[in-house]
Amino acid sequence: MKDAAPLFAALGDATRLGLLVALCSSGPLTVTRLSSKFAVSRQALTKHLDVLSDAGLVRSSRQGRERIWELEPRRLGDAHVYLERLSRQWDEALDRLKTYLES
Amino acid sequence: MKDAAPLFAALGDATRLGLLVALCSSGPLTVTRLSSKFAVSRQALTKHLDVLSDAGLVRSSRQGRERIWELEPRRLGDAHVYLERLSRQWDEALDRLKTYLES
DNA sequence: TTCATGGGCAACCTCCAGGTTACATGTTGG
DNA sequence: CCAACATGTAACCTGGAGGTTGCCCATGAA
Repeated sequence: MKDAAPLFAALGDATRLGLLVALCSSGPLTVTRLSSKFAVSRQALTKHLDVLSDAGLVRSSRQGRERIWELEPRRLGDAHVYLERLSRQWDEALDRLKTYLES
Repeated sequence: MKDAAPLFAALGDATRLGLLVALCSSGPLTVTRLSSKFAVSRQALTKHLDVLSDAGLVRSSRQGRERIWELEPRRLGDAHVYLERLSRQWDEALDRLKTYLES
C-alpha cells in the first residue's frame, strides 16, 4: 500500500495532470509539441515527464531524433487498483461509522 | 479538474496515507494516540493532519483538552469522483488507442 | 557538408515540505 | 491550587521540487 504514495505524488501536480490529459486527448506527443501547450519551458516539462515515467504512468521511445511520450497502459490498471482499494477501505470505514452510529 | 491536484498531492505522502489508514482502522483518534504508531514527532503529524484537513480528507474537533481527528466522509465522495473521472478518461484513451491499432 | 532543429545535460536559483527542538497555553483531576 | 498531560506556537534546519538559462550533441534535410 505504501507503494501508492509515489503514484499519488506524481499525480499531485497540476502541470503533470495537464500532461496526462494532453496525452489522453492528443495521443503520443513530443516534448516540444507538448511545450507549446504549457507556459513552462521544455526542460521543465521533461522533468515532469521523467517523474511520470518513474511512477510508471508514461513511457517514452526514440524515433529518429525525436522522443515520443505516451501513456503507459499497463500501469494505469495498477493505479486503478490502488484507487479502488483505498476507496473500498474508506467505504468500509464509513460502514463501520454508520453501524456505530446506529447501535 | 485542476482541483484534483491538491487532493492527490495530499495523498502523495506515505506518512499521510498511513494516517488515513490508521484513522480507517482505529476510528477517530488523538494526535498523541496516533503519534505512538509513527516514527515521527507529534508536531510533524500535526502538520500532516493540517495538510489532510486542507485537502478536506480529515476533520478535527475539540473535546475538552483533546482534539479528535476523523475521516471526512463527504470529501471522500469528491475524491472518488475525481479518481473515477481520471480513470474513465484513461479508459477512453485506451479505447482510442485500441481502435487506432485495429484500423 | 552544412545548418537548422529536437533533445539531453548541467549549473544555478528560490521556495517550501517535512522534520526537529524548545517553549507557551489550556484543561483536567486530585 | 497545582501538577500532569494534550495541544498550540515558534524558530530553525535541510533537502529536494520546480523552474530558469546556456550550451552541447545528434540527426535529418537541403
